[in-house]
Amino acid sequence: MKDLNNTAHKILDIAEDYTQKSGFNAFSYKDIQNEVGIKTSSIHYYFPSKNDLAMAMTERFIERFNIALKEINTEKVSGLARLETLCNSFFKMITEGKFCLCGMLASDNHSLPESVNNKLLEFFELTETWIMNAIELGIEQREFKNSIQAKHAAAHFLASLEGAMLIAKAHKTPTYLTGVMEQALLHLKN
Amino acid sequence: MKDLNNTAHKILDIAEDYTQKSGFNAFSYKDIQNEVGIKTSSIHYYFPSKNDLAMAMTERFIERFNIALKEINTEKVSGLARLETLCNSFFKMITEGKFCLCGMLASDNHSLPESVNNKLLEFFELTETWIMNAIELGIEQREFKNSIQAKHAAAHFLASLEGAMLIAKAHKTPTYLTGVMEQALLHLKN
DNA sequence: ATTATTATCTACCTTCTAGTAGATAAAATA
DNA sequence: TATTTTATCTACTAGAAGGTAGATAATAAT
Repeated sequence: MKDLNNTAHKILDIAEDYTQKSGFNAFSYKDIQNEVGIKTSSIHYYFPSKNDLAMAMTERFIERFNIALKEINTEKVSGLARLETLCNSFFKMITEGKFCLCGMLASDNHSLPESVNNKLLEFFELTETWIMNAIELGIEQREFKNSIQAKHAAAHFLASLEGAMLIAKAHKTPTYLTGVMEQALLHLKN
Repeated sequence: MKDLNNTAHKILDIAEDYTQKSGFNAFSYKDIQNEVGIKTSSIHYYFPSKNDLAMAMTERFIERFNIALKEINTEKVSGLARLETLCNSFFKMITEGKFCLCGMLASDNHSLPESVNNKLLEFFELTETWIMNAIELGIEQREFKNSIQAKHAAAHFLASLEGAMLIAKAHKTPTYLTGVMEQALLHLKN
């Protein structure tokens, strides 16, 4: 991952932006060329095939996302506050016209290699586990109902967020997302 | 809608299948040619542009979906049973390797005209209202908690289903979906 | 019987896409 | 100093995509 230089990172930045806004098949090497200022052939030098680009982009995203989750854990000591912070980051994404990168790739699934799909699974499992831990913490702290089965509730919570983002995309306003997020948190609260 | 002949319907059948399985940009007129047995130029005769095809496909889907929802209402008189039936139809979709057509189109959003997006909104609102009515019925019948705010709960319910399907696509097994569906129903139950 | 419509075909066009080959210059290494 | 590696370029290819033009045959309407 860290063996990527500035140019490679810039390429990934643009690819990531396009993917989150419109999908992995919505841009070409030419689009990147126009934005980075190097020719498509030079982009092939860094990422020989578009699948290589997909893989590098996904790996970098997950690595950063994982760090961000850990940072939330050091900053917020309450389960509820942790989940709220996660929700806020999703909300911010939508206001920027973006979708969860891995959610988008999951829907572009068919045109991506198995290796990328495995990374997506890694992302969903990682995030679900993090949510589960936040819920367990919230239960201990009596913020959340102790009747909750943290593992199942976490899967439901994540699915709600991803689905709400999808529907919010059509609505073109982030308010839909806020409504669902509030509802998801309400289900957990005591 | 009903001014479509057999060939037009066959074209839409194939387009719908491709879209649900892989997305609207994952197939070309040539793919349809191979499956229907008429040349791409003849497909253009029915649907001059791919946007026209998208619109016709979406309209037909929503019309049929609406009928299916009404049928559930005549067959099932309990709110819970209605929601379970809806969940089952989503489950069936996933076992067939398909995604909700409108959910998929929502993620392909960027390459579709505004008119199709408006149809998607129609779909989400239609479905959400149907779910809301089922929840209200369930509350009256004391199957569901009467503390529930049907409108918000319906948005949450639909978002969970769409999101669970997205994540289930990556998992490549429908069990993920079942877990989330159970959890979504559990939140409503008394 | 003539005309218009429907449904199909062949042949073509333009643009885009991912990817390759090979030249070149600068920078790092031996 | 000589060589190798890095990073970029120009120029190209093969294929696919969406779409158009115009011919043709069958069917329906006047």
